[in-house]
Amino acid sequence: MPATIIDIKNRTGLSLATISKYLNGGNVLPENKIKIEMAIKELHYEVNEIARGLVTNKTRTIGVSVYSIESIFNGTLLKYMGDTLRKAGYGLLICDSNQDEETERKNIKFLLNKKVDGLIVIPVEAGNGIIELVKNADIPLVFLDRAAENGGCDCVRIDNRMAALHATNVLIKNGHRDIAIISSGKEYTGIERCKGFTDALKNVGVEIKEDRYFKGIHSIEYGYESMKKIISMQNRPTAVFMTNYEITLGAVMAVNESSISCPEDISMLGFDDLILSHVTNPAMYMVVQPMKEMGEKCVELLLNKIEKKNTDMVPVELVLSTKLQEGNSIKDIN
Amino acid sequence: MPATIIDIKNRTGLSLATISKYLNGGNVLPENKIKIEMAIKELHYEVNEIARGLVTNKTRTIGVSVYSIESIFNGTLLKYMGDTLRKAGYGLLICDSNQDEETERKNIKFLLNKKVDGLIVIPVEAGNGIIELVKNADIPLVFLDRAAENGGCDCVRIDNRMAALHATNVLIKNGHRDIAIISSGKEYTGIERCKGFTDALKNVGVEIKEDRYFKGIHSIEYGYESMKKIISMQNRPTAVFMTNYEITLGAVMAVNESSISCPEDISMLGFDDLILSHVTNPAMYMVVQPMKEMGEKCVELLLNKIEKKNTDMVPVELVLSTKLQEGNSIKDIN
DNA sequence: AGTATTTGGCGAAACGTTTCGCGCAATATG
DNA sequence: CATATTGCGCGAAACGTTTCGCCAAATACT
Repeated sequence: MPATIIDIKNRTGLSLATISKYLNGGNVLPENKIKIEMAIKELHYEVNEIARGLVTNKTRTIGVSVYSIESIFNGTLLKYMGDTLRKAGYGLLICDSNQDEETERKNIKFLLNKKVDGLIVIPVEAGNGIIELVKNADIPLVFLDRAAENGGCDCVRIDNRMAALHATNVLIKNGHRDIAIISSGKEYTGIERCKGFTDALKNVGVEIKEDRYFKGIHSIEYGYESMKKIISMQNRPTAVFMTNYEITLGAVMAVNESSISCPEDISMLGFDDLILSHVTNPAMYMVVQPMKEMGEKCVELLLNKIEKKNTDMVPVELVLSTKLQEGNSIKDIN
Repeated sequence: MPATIIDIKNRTGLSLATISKYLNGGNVLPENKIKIEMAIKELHYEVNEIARGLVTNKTRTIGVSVYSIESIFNGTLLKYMGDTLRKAGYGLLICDSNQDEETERKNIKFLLNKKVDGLIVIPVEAGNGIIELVKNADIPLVFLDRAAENGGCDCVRIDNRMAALHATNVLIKNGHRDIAIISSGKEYTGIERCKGFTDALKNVGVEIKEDRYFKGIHSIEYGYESMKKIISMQNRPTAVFMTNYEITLGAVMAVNESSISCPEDISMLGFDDLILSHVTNPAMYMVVQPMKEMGEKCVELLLNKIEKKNTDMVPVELVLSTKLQEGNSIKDIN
């Protein structure tokens, strides 16, 4: 039903090749240009991207696999990624892994089968298996937020270890020495942030007891349960560091439901999301990631690879810096 | 580089037609079936969906336009929609309108150009212009959450007016008569919820003064600013009804930053999102929408239309019911 | 002026599927 | 036993583009 390039051919008397050349920005005589443009307007012609894709082997679509689309964190990243991609004329095929690596594998296969031109993955854990999966599809792959552990692939992320170290230093400066950490224990960022936490305390000669480490999964529930346990400890730590958005959320819930209050009875330091820090009472002291930059840089990197502007094959690892959002959730106990 | 159906043909000696028949579930002799399956395995053959799409005029991809992908509300809907679609073998092409109708138009054109098999729209305002836009593409269109004002199209939503009425009744039952409402004034749901609010008060013979109506835009900022104004009123209302997630968030922020507290000085009733009600202190009393059902039903409806199981052309309007999530943000002033 | 180069245009092949219509053999029907 | 029906397979056309190689005309050089 919709007009095809053949209708344009019949209307203008020109050949398919010439019209195609026009459509792709080639040189065409001014008079022919006008003819084609008129025909296009009259027939409401639009290029059929599917047919084009078949011959060019490009779909102008990029695939995104995200560990959970429910999280504001990822929603915000997707927003910036989408904006940047749409400006470049690309579409965004999104799959939600729902925190499950098996689903993630299936989704990536699905995206490859859809012939996406490139792939951005915010992986459930470290993205090592994924590299293999994408290898023979021969399309660029960029990891976002969570990089593959053993490197060797393009990624955009923050320096998790240093960010955690600096954040922990704030607690230390406020006199805290007995600090608990609630973190995810399996995926890349959680592991790195744990290391940074330990580093900071080691730097001031403090060794943290094993029962202060809560290394579980990246979820509201885990944050909630862990904070409950911390609250009920007889020798409760003076402060808690929560290493991601969901865990922070859960921990805040637990404190709100309890009889203790922050920062009088316990100091809190969270991670991710500017909004949360305002909604909670008191305002949460937080580590904030440069979401906009992460989303944008990640897409730019991928598009460069796709359009072969970046010919060298060395993997690009873009490490962005974080900020500390001040709040009132930390008590000075010096 | 990847194997094609022609490689399978050469390997098995069968014709393209037969192999295609096998791939699409047609009847093939058992011995040939085995031959084909072996060839597929050995060559790692996978159907090229682009080529298939060119001839079938189907992409097994559906487009989603959402007014803001940053909102948890939409993220949650997208999650359930994505799950249901993936199970049916469909992909999800997502565009973010960023609260802008012009962007929304562009995005929908873009999605149509991508030849999606169907369209789900969570519109910026009422989706009236969108119907025109999609009409001659001849693909099914389902509105989610916010329906076109003058009906006549498929949609899945809640009964906004009744939900607001029931919610307001809770405030009334607790003795409140001077209630403010912060709502979006342009888009469908905000308008309906405002009506329900007015209905409930009229039912008990109360006429609300004009300065109690805050009809602005659906944003955190508007919720925040409006609540600030309410707080600083000399004749402050005893309760506030916030009619969506973002506005609720903003209002909570404003109260937290102020010197008054909830529910002692002001009662609050919010809308959307189970998590927020736990994070705030005190727990927010809220209207909760059946997100999972909304996302799933919406996809089911669309897929039925696409696969023509639903042959009758009457528009389906699916109205789901809401729940009230109890909290401690309402003071009984009877 | 004569040759070399550039410019714009064309026909045809290619991309990887599905599907239509036909034919043959095997089975079912009367 | 003759005829109708079914099951399975095949060749070829179609889907709507892009692109390759070639050609003619126009322009640029010496």
